[in-house]
Amino acid sequence: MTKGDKRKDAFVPSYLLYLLAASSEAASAQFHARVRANGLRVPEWRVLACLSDQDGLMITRLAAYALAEQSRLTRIVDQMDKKGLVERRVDDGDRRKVRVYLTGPGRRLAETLVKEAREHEGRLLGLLEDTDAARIKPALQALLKSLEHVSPGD
Amino acid sequence: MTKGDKRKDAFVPSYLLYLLAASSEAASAQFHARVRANGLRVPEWRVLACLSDQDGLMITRLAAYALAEQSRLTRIVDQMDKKGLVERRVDDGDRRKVRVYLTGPGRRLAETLVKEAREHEGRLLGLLEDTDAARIKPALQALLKSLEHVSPGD
DNA sequence: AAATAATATATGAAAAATCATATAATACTG
DNA sequence: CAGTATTATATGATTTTTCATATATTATTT
Repeated sequence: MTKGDKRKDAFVPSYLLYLLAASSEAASAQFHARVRANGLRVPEWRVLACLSDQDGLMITRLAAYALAEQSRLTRIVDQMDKKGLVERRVDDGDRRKVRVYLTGPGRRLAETLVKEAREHEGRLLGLLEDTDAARIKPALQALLKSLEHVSPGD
Repeated sequence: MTKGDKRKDAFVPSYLLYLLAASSEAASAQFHARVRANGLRVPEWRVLACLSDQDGLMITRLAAYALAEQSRLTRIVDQMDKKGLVERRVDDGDRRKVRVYLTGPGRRLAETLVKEAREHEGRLLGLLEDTDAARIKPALQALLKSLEHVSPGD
């Protein structure tokens, strides 16, 4: 038995859900350090990025877009509000809805970080062979899209 | 302006780190429900899967393999120990090391869930076009591999 | 071999996340 | 249009997670 031969049929290292979780974590590590260097936690950065795509989202949609559970997002918005990065405004047409808007400083920080994120993404893709670099985003988008329409109980 | 035109240049939906996190979450959702139906939390399932690949891993290596921080893994092992799924044994050669082993019931549950996981993975890949299904795992493995050798500060 | 450094795990305190549900506003229905 | 259901957000209580560091063991240095 040679050195690396302990497990001939390891399940985990080639399991799709492991590969997704592990590569998400590994690929994000350096950039998330930049996020924290800017005084933000990861969910806060996600909120900034989402609002820079579409300002004034309501809490529920922002939660879905930023991959956070609703009650958690409520508290994240609380903290970002206290930091002066976003502000809440009740929707005129439907007063149940709370819309979240970037403030000036919030928008500037979002722009800075989105720029850094794009650069970081470029470096990540640069690590891959051209063929993998070209395929990874379309493959993930296809996976996401096919899952949007899967019933939760399946 | 047509219906879907609100954001012409959205950043988030085509950002690699978003695609990784979102597809990891979406792809895992159904299977993680099965995990909970078996009385386990996700990190516990990961520990079972890792130990079924390689039994007797030390805490630190198990933490890295199962994508959990060390002090958290210590507590996860505590709970799994109480449930009778794993047991701790101090390493004979180096008494700092604590090795974690599957018990009989732990191994049986691991086998059941690994089987379910393989079937679920097959269904996920079946949702994709052949070309995406064939490329997604190699692309993720390439990404992971290229990140293993990146210095943390980069 | 004593002193120091390094490694492995555990633990306390604090922060964050989750779950169920409260509160409030709007939409439906008979 | 009163009553019921639905939708949106917030909150309290509990559980997880994290961070720093304590404790224990082994390795290294002089």
